[in-house]
Formats: sequence, structure tokens, C-alpha cells
Amino acid sequence: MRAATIIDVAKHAGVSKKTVSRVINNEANVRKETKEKVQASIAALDFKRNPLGMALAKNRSFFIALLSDNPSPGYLMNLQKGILQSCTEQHMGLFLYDCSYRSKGLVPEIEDLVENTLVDGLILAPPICDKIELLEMLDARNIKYIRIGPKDLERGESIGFNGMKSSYDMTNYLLKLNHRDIGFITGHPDQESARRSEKGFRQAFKDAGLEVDESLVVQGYYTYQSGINAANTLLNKEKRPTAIFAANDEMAVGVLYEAQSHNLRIPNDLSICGIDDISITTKVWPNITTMRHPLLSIGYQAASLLIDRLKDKKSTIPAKGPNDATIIDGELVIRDSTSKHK
Amino acid sequence: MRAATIIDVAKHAGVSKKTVSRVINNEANVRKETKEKVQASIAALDFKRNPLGMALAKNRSFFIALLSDNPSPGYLMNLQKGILQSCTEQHMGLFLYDCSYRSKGLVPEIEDLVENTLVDGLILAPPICDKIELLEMLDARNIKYIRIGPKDLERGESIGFNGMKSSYDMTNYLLKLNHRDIGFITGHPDQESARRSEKGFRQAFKDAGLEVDESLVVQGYYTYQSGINAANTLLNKEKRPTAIFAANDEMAVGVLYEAQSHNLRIPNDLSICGIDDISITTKVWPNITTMRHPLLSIGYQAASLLIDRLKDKKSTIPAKGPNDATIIDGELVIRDSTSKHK
DNA sequence: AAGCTAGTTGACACCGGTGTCAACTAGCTT
DNA sequence: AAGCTAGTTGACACCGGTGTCAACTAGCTT
Repeated sequence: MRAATIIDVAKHAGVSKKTVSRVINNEANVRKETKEKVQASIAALDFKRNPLGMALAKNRSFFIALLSDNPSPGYLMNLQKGILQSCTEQHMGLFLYDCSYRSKGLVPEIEDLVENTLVDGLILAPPICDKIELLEMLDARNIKYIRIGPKDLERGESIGFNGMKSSYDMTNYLLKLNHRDIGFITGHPDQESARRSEKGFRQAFKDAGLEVDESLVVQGYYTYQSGINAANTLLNKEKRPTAIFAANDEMAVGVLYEAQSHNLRIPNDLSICGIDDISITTKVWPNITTMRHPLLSIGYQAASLLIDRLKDKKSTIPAKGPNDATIIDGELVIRDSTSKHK
Repeated sequence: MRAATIIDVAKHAGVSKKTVSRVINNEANVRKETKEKVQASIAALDFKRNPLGMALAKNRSFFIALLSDNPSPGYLMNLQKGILQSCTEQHMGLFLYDCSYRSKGLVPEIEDLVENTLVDGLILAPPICDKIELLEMLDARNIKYIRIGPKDLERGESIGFNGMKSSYDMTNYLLKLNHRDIGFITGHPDQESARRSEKGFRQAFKDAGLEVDESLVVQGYYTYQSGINAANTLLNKEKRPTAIFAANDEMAVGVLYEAQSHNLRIPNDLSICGIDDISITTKVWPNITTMRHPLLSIGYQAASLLIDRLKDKKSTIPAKGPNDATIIDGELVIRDSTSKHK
């Protein structure tokens, strides 16, 4: 049994297919009784609009894509969930595309993706959102995008969190617990967020009139393994830190592992904390103290914003000016991996 | 700059658009020099076929959907990754759909999904794959699907792992480590996989000439929290088990948490193991011993199989008969959460 | 050279919708 | 009643491809 088309409905209702189209799209200027007649026919035939036909006619695919290259699966999972939720609500499809930030062929790769799938817009997760060549290509092709947590705010709209404040707040919390020898594991050197969190960490020390022990600041790369490595470095120092603050949870989980391997009791022997609040932080023992970055909500908002922008595609003028970013504050979530230093 | 269409290419090459179409689709019976001329024009104009036009003409969307309702994010993530990989390779799109197995409106919900997105086929993850009403609806609409790890093998093709054997092997491994008081946390009572793993557990005891202590078999639901609850029950017994075997890793992680809350040293005081080999098993301390179920590979194979079947859609006769399942064996991965019982 | 056949090509309709524009209608004003 | 205007409707072309079928062509056989 073939599905009913717009022509079937038109015949059934005794009107033209254009009129049916008007009713479907809820356009004004359709006489009330005509509208009701058509609606009755739609119900009678169980008509559903074919999205492919519409997409072709409207020259829009009703799909958006999420471009990511994030080392923390938990981070991505939450983001994706939020985006998916918004997409489902608004009857848009979501295309996932996992790319490599460092790949030389990234721009042509995405160009291909855009051409082959005809996505209407893109959501760029960090660090992809900071690939300037990519943004230039998208601008040139006039493809709308929303950046999540970008480095600069020069291009397009974006949504992100106040990474510096998160880091500042967490450091303050540790200082308040009387920790002074705090190990800090930085984020990936390529990413601006890494710089922001380090800044927040240093600012908190400064504001407290304290000095950062540079030997306790260790390079990380946002990955689990880099957390392990950094923790190993820190824990083998003659002067071991009493707390380790990792710039994201993925690394904090690595720190926890390494600390337990060193037979340390958490939080008695060592406090550990991270940033993001990914799900694994409440699955490990002990649960990890973190700054909650509401990734699900951010994904949801980013997708909603993008879909909104796609609706009024006639307006080439951006809805708001550049430098146009929504910044969301993190929230301190105290769990069992941190305690007062005696 | 508008993208080149098939008509542009036709004009450029001085042929009809049908001939261009033939070249694109690599059809036989095109004269060699014509083909080359067209290919030159395609290259010159940087032509890319519009997938929407093709989809509409062919009455196929070139999308498949993954239907899931799985409580373990790690399980799903791996499956999804494998499926996505195959889809990307074969130029198919993937639609994710997270539904609720127990929802009353599931069947109409999926019916809507299928109509609104026109997916060509479906991959059904457990436990969705066992929803008979859903399968009947899909059969009636003649929509192809592949089931992953289904209960029965009556309908369509499927791919799964030998859950009974995995459980049997793991139990044997524990027995070989001299464990006798083994706590077993079952899977979700609705899912056949739960029955199979319990069967394997019992068979191993039987084959070893031992008896299962029924008080150590506790109901679980495949979720992290159910693992915690079950572990709590087991660890508070007067006769505490020396090992706990959870029917999936998600629960095993919960067991690990609870055991550590009870101040137990793993594996010295308690051995813990699970099934699946999801990524978190190598992030917690200590890493968890498990049976590797190559979910990524299974996802990949399932998608490839489905896409294959969609290619010869003329053949309504199934490529192979019913009862047609690929069964993959798990592999014991020994890590740090299990040790010999003294 | 005529006849045949397999190979090659294009005209046309179609997939299922939407946009444009002209024509028609209803209800008002004069 | 004629004229006007805003509201309503449908014919037609189009989005970018593919399927069907008939016509044409090249190269062979007789």
C-alpha cells in the first residue's frame, strides 16, 4: 500500500495540490471551510508529507551536522544528547561527524560532507570550532554554524561556558579547604579553553595573595591517558601536592586511577577534582568533585539557536552582531573526592 | 555560486542528462568516448550529485536508523561507532533514535519515525529487537531490519554474541581461581540475554560438579544503580561472596563502587568481573576483568549487512533463510579486578 | 547493398513537494 | 449597478535526479 501523496489528498478534497500545500504549511489566506475540508481528507487518507519532496523543493535538507573531535566520550555524549533532543523536537535530522582536528584534509573533508549531505547548518564542538580555515570556507559558502565554546568571538554566534570562572571557583574552593600545594593539569595547548582555565587557576592564587608553585603545573591534553601521565609526574615529586585539579573530568578520572595505583586514599591523602561533570564522575569511587558545565543544556541551546537561524534564511544580516556569544557559568558540585587538608 | 547540476554537466558535455546519469551510476552500455567526455565535464564543473534528487527519484532515503533503549551508555557508544563507520563508508546516513522499550506508544512512534524520515532500514539493538509487535509492523510495511542480539531467531536476520558461552567461560575462569562463593547479578528479566547468561553461569557450576548457592544469585537490571544495589545486598550477607560476576560491565562498575565504599580491597578481598568490555572498565581502578563483546565490530557488521540487503531490494526472498543469525563468541580479557582466592 | 542485431542515446514522464503569478471571487464603497 | 480591493485558488514551472521506451547507430552477416 503506497503512502498517500499530496495529489491523493487534493483529489479527495476536490482542490488543487497547491491548496493542500497551503493547508499543510498553515499559510494564511485559505478559506476556513476549504481548510477544514482538506484537513478532513488528510486525516481520512492518513497523509504524511514526504520530507524528501519538501527538501528538494525548498532546497533545504532539514539536517544539521555535529562536527566533533573530542577526546572525552562523556563530554560528547552529553552534548550530543542535548542536540538530538532539540533536533527531534523541531523535526530536524542530526548528522554526526567525527573528524580529526589536526588532519590536513579537514577543510575539503567537511566541504565534501556539506555537499554530499546538503546539511542546512553545522554545530562545531571544540576544538573544531577554532579551525579558522574551516570557518572561512563555511562563511564563503554561506553555511550557518554555531560554535560551542570557541576561542574568539569574532565569527558567527556561539555558546560556551565561562571556563576561567569555573577554574577560578574550583581553585578557590580548594584554597578554602586549606590546600596550598595544588597540582594543576592543564588542557590541550591548542585549545583556548586550556588557557582560560589556567588563567582562572592563577587568578585565584593571586587574589588570595598566594603564589603558584610552577613545578606543580603540568601539561595535559584533555585525555584520560594524559591525566594518568600528569598524575604520575605529580605524585612522584619530592613535594607531593595535597590536591590535584585537572582541567577536565576525563583527566581527573585518570588522576584518580593513578592515585589509587599509588595506594593513596582519596580524599584523605589527596583531593582530586575536575571540570565538566561528565557521567563517569559519579560512577567511579569516590565520586569526583567537579564544576558542572551543563553540556546537555548547551547542546540543546546550540541546536535550537541554529535551527532558529535557519528559519529566517532570507535575513543575511545576522540576527545579532558578531561578538555574539551566550556564556554560561559553571556550578560547583562537591562530591567525595575532595576534603579539608589538615 | 550555485552548485552544478546534472543539466549543467549535460550541456557542457553536449549530451542528454540521462546520459550523464548513466555515467554517474556507472551503467554499462555507454560508449567509451562519451563516458570520458562526461567525466571530463563532471570534473570541470566540480559536479556532485544531489542526494535529495536521487533519493526522491529512487524512492530511497539512503538513511538507516538505530533504535535503542540501552541502559549502558558505553555499550551503545561502541555499537553506534561501528554502525557509523560502516554507514560513512557506504555513503549512508544514520538516524539515532532513543526510544523506551516499555512505552505503550512505541509501535506508532516508530511508525511515525519511519514515515517522517523514510529510513530505508533499521538496526534494532536489544531489548528493542525483541518487541514482537514492532517486528510485525515492520514486516507488514516491508521495511528491512537487522536485529542485534535477539531473543529468538525466527524473524529476519540478526547478529549477536554467544551470551551463554561468555557467561560460562567467565564462571569457569572464576572457578579456576578457586572461587566457590560467587555472587551472580543477573540481567534485566525482560531480556533473553539475561536468561542466557544465567544459564551459562549455572552450566559452568554443573559441569564442575558444584552447586550454585541460590542466595548469591541477585536480580539486576543492566544499570549502574542496579549493580550498586545488588552488590550491597551481596556484601551485607553473613556469608559474603569472594567474587561477584555481573551480567554486564555497567553493573560491574557499580559493584566496584559499592565494594570500595565497603572498604574492600579489590581484588584481594573481592574479585569483580563483568561482560561486554565497555570503555569505562579500563578507566576505573582497578581495571575490570570482562568478556569482550566486540560491539564496535558487531555494529559495523550489522550496518554492512543491512545496507547490503537494501541494495538488492528487488529480491523479496531473503538472501538466507530465517533462523539466520551470525553468532560471535566473546573473549576473556583478564585485568586487575580478579585474583586467586586463597 | 540490404538486413539484422546489439549497443548507444535522448525525449518524456515521473518521484512529491513548493513558488510565482495570474485569474477569479466575495464583499465592500461609491 | 459599477468599480475597487483584499482574499482565495489553481495552472504551471521547477527543485535534481532516475526509469521507460523508442529511435538511432555502428558493425556485423548474408
